[in-house]
Amino acid sequence: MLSQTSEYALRALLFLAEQDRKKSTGADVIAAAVGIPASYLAKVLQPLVRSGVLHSSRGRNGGFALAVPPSQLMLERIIKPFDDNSGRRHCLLGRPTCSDRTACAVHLAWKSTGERIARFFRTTSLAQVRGPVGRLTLGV
Amino acid sequence: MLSQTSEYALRALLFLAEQDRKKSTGADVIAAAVGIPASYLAKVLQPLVRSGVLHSSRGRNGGFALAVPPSQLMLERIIKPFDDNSGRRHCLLGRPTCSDRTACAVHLAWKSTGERIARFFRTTSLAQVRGPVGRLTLGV
DNA sequence: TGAAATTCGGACCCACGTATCCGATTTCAC
DNA sequence: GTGAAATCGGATACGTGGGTCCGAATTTCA
Repeated sequence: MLSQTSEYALRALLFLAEQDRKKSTGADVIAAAVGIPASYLAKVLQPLVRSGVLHSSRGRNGGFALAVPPSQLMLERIIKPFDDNSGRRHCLLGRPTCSDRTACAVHLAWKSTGERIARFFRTTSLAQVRGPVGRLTLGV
Repeated sequence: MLSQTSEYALRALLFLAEQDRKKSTGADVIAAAVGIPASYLAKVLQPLVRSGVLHSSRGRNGGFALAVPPSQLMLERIIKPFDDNSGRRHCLLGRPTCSDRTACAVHLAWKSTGERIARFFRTTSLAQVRGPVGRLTLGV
């Protein structure tokens, strides 16, 4: 459903949403907490810094922090740099252009389900996502 | 959403559903019709022969044909040999086990959407999928 | 001012899905 | 029967995402 990299990004930000936004959290701390190879995490978070979702600070006590309140941060914005097949997810047959006018064979049947998926990522915020589980149950 | 291979399988079977089920259609004919590399198509359809969805005949005038009426052939059965992450699609964070009892962080928020996707593939038949478009508009 | 901590960015490696090719095997037509 | 046509099945190449590593740049603390 999501690429491995998007999954990592989502898990990392879920963790960051629980931390104090004033302080930045080191990459190794995040990696250990959510079960991501530490050497890979920097590569994952970097695009999110560029897109303005995260704020990163260098030097001692540096690290990453959310640049946006979790209640205003939609999931779509988190996964966009990685799964930017957002245009591809809407057509089951993977056609670049597939609309009501230029429909593929399965367009009509798939339409409502595809729209529902898109709506989920577009309208669900990081803050809404935290389930009733007390302690976050992330991957593994 | 679907792997490339699943996509190919779906397109090929959509084409076969339009053909006479009594006759078998050559792999090269199918490949040309739906825009799949001919040399790859055999490898794609082979697992579906083994799983009983297709019937293949060798020799002159051989080829592939549906072994199941399109109205009874659910999409899930077509993509299962390729995307058997059916167990992975239900959990956004990719946890192998993720149920109401052992929920991941996003379980509650994702649940209804994930179930809807699963239901689509489980209950939609090949026959239902053909849209109002007269001539099948497949890939490309 | 220097040393330590930390991100940044690129070079590199690996696995797997995708794709190609070719010989072996089977079947039909004559 | 014999030969042509076709699938089958495995060996092999390719490309991209996933993952590691290391040096450069930057900031803080002593």
